[in-house]
Amino acid sequence: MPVDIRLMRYVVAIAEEGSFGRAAARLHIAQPPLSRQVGELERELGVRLFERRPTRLTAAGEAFVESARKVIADVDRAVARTKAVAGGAVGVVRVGYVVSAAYEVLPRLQAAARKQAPGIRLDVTETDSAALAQGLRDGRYDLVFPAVSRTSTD
Amino acid sequence: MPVDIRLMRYVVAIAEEGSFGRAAARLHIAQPPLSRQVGELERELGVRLFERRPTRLTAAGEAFVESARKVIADVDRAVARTKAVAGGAVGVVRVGYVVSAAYEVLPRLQAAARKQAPGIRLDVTETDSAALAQGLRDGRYDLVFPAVSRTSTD
DNA sequence: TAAAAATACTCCATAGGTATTTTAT
DNA sequence: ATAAAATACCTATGGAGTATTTTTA
Repeated sequence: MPVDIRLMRYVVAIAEEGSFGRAAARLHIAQPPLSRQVGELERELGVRLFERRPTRLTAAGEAFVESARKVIADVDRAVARTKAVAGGAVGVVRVGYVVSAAYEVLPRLQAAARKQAPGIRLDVTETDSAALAQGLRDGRYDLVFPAVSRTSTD
Repeated sequence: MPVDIRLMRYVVAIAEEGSFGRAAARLHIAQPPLSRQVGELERELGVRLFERRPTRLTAAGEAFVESARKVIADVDRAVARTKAVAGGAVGVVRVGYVVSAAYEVLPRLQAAARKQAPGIRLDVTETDSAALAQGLRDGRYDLVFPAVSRTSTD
């Protein structure tokens, strides 16, 4: 069984839900196949990723999840980038920002990008600062505007 | 059809072999399934990755291959890292080197690592300078010792 | 004893194989 | 004309479902 992205998504889901059953629901599959798939992955790796009852990541499992998040983000990025190139753009910058950046900072960025780099597409996503920090680490964003008490550019 | 690692390996193989038939042989599958899989991936992405007869990457295909190489390397790294953590190590450094480094440089690195960082495992691979350069770019190695005319540390 | 994961089995979706046709040089 | 990819059809591996048992908190 080659380690593929599907298995990585499964392990990440279990880690985030803290339960095989809830993860299965989120993944829209039944619990038994999920248990089996993860069990086979663990046999394949020769490493236990979770302790059971209660479900809890092992140290190795934490390492796997951290890597898996990055791989999943990279795959999504690969798809986005491929489509962008086909569409004539030469690159994509995935921008994350908090609401407070939506009225001043972001429009200025977009105007500048449109003028100075017409081949670059901006994929913008609004979320909170914690998600931005995690997303930046995971490679889900290329550029983030997290909360600041006051901008110094006024 | 979710974009998975298998498909990425297929596309990379075709790009490297410059031919569906030769790539199929290298992947140990027949040519028709390979053509079909790539065709379905192209439909899924809405993007042509190869021109046919002669087989040649499109611009979008090049972007995809570049991303795919990184993802594949990251998956391999994830597996290595997970096993290493399970084995009690806190990290792995994948070292590539040319034969000429095997007698002086590499043993010294290993001795130093054993003494100063017992939790770190070295995964060493011997190959040639060109492969080292490519591997470093692809993330297959963390540290390389390519050919040098003479070391300055003697 | 009750909730959650593991087994046992069944089914079917799809990755892969073989035979053949199409296409571009 | 010929070599390489596409198409058509078939097979079978393994991913997912249902029913049930095991585990431990």
